[in-house]
Amino acid sequence: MLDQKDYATLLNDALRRNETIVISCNCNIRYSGRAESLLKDGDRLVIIKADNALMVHQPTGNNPVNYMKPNTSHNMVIENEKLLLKSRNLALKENMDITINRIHFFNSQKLIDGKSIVISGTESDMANMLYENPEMIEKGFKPVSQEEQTKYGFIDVLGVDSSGMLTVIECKRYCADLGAVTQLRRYVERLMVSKGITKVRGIIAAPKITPNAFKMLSDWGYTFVSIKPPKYLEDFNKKQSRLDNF
Amino acid sequence: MLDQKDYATLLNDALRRNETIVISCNCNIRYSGRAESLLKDGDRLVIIKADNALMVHQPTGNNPVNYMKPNTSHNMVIENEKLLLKSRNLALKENMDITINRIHFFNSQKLIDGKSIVISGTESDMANMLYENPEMIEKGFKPVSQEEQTKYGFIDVLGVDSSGMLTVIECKRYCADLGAVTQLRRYVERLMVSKGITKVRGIIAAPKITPNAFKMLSDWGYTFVSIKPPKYLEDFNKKQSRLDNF
DNA sequence: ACACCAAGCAGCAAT
DNA sequence: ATTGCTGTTTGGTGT
Repeated sequence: MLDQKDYATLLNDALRRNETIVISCNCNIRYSGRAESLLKDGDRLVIIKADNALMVHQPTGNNPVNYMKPNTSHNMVIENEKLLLKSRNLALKENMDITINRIHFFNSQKLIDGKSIVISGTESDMANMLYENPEMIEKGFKPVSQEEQTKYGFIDVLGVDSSGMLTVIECKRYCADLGAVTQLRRYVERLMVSKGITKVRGIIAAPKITPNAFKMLSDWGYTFVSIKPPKYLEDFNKKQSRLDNF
Repeated sequence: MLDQKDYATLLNDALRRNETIVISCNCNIRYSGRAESLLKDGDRLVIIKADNALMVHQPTGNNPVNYMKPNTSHNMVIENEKLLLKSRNLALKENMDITINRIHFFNSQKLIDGKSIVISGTESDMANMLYENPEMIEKGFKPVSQEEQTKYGFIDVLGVDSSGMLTVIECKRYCADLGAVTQLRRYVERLMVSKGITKVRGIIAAPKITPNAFKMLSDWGYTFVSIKPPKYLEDFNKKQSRLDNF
């Protein structure tokens, strides 16, 4: 059975070696920085990674209840006969104190992982699809640029319609909301000013749009085109149909 | 030394008991759902919580590289002589397969935590502060409602200035950006329509504002007031001064 | 470094 | 369930 001093030594050594540390414990937590927070006694998982990022997880929920960003310094001390993990990030002016009542288990070890995740089906993939297949927007639409992130905002697809009118397309992977419409409006207005023209078309390309957003869109003379993002659920549906056959 | 079948049994039993499970392993991951993702072999921490949420953490970074939401079903099987954790969420049409090459360590146990975190220093706290101390906006400003979430959008603070003009205040905890200005503009326009009046003032209350956002704000005749969110860094500064004294 | 924006955003409240 | 919006948002890209 390890005592408090053993745990303090274990943890501080593991930190020095940049190991990945997992502590299951009963603790309370105080955070101060961009906001202030307090969390009373309970069982949690405390994880410290090789880059000195720290996360505290309660037994339910996807997100950490408390965390510190990478490059935080951590130090385990004994204070008032309890283990106290002091985490300090001077650069971000954040600090956290975890007072540990009891350790359920402790593990630390070097993890090696050089791989990066590859994701597809993002909004950018959707813009690519429309650029490659402009007829999905409407007949005669010709894209002139894609992911124009510099001059007039971050326009997903910019093009010219069959009548030669400049057209801005804003893509959304999901249901377009009010924010999407105001975003589109901003791009259209900027383009009108910078090009010195009085009419620019605006199109929202998304699988669907909320009623309020559609009303605002129509009020401003913009249009909506229903487009599904590429690869969306494709793999799942393939798998499902295979399961169904079985 | 446990073999694959032992681990499969261990995990499936732990899942049945709704324990919190931590697996350190070398694995690769395939996800399909709202997007598609692929992550090749590497060392990671896999966590499954009592509510059947799952997270996969690489050895660096705050965020999980892959995850499944609560209420996902998990099942460990042996396939092609390897451990395979199949996670399925039929309701969300998401699935994940984690192929495990080697388990470094495994732990599971019941965690008990009934406490909720208490946070202060949020945007809502900022709105409260302005409601209680309207002179922080300007002399003669009188708030009439706070967090008006129903009638005209989600206005942080609504009030009347010294000349009796209706005024919308949009709070931001940090630097206000273009999105904050378009948000404010939406509220002002909605109010003008719904109240049938031609002039409504708009104010952004934030510690600072980006140049572009300030230009757009001015162009639209709105104003900026520099306000810091309450309690921001207060506790840290207190601590720091104590440390400095020491 | 700052500005701007997407995210498998998440989580929350109100409709 | 959908809509709208905050977040200790995070993370990426371009200027």
